[in-house]
Amino acid sequence: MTITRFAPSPTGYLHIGGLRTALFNYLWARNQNGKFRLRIEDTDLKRNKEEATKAILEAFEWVGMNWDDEVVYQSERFDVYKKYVEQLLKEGKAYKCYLTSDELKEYREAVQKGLEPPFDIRKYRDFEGELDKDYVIRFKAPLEGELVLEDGVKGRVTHQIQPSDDFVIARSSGVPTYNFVVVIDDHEMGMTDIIRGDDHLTNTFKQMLIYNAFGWDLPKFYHVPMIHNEKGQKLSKRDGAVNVMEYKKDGFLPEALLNFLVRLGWSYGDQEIFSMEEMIKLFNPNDINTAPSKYNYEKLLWLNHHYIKNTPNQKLAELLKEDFGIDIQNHDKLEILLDEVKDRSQTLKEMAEIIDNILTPPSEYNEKAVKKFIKENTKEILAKFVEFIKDKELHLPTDWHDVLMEEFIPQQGLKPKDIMPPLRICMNGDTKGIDLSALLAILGKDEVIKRIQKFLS
RNA sequence: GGCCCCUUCGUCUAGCGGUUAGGACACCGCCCUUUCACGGCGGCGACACGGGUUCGAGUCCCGUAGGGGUCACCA
Repeated sequence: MTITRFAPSPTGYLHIGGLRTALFNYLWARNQNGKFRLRIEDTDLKRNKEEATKAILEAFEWVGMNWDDEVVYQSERFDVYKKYVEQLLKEGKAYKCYLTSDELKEYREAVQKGLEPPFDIRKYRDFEGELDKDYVIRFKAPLEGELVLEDGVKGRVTHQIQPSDDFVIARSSGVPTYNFVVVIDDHEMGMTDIIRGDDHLTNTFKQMLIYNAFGWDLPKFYHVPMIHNEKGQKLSKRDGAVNVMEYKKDGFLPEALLNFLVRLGWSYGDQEIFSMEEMIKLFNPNDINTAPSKYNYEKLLWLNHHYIKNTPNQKLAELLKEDFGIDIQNHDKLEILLDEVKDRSQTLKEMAEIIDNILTPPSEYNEKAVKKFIKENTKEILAKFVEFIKDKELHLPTDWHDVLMEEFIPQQGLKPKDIMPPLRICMNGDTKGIDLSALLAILGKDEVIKRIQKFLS
């Protein structure tokens, strides 16, 4: 059975790069009728936040990605890791390293500047006996050789073993490190396919060494290229709206966000729109691209607009109430209103603003519009119109359309622009907006008259 | 700097030795329309560069350039 996972560290919210990785793993597991599991990588107790874990799970809930089995917390598994560290120690596959943190700092700085290392990091590799000072435990990698990874995305990638492959597997506090526990957990959780960002590519070789040391089978790896920011760099928390839950606040639909993300680095011919069912059916990690992609907000907006237009009005009304405090669920012209507003909103937030603008009487009138359309006889015409409709039954947009176009305008010898733009100004303060007949129908005759009279006074 | 990865329109991408290099977003124009949108039609616009291999290269190989990732007692 195919088992995949998403394994975030709870240092903050879930960001969209992580969500895409999770989505790929989720889709592949569902495609294969396998399992998709969640693991919280909280071995670094200093940085671990309970709140962050909650936020991550909340984001999963919002987008509707459900996971299988219990969530695994690494912080609850220290005993397990300890056992494996001791095993390696006993088998001579790991060793105590007494290098001080100052020495290591010096080493690190030199290496990152591109200088020759000041000493051999493997100094204590063959050291016999014990020293009475703090130590970390390092993995004893082979001294030379080549590792070959058959990556599902990148193809064959090779790595020459180097001194730094003697990496720390347990801190002086005894807490094991990432590259070690990942292997233990992935193995014990039965992972068969690991889809993750290609920033992990170098980690993978360290992890392969651990798999080898325990004699475990390697899962299939897929290293997916990063999502880049505008500057072409790895997306980071400084890059604006990367928190998944921000999208909810901004009025995005989760299906739009997922559809957007699945097309970053993956495609199926020319198809742009994918329902969750289609994604599950069509997704295959072998089809993931090799090149990084850039985040394209305009396309997300387009997709969101598409999904808004295809969402039932009752559902939209629900979301508008929950997320934006716009309560129109019991409005008698709900369908007309939302049909009109949907076409001109890319987000729920925009919908909320437009609806609010329609339903709230104008507090001011656009100066330019007034100057252009309100002539000396306009007020007279509007007053006549009020009289004209006073005793009529007007409900649907077609009623309003007819009373204007078939009756009032021809009978008064007017042109449409003598009355229609002014009516808009009376209703909403401006000449732009939804279809006028629809607008009048939504507001209803009493409100229409009220707003005209307000303007006249 | 070492190691590794990457390179088709501005952006997301199709392409898997022979294509007028296709689609989508954005942008521009036209049509529809009593406004604004929606929608329809059309336009602009790309194989980083240089060598090979081949009858033939966006597709294969090698360089160059550019970009990115990574080198922690973080994950």
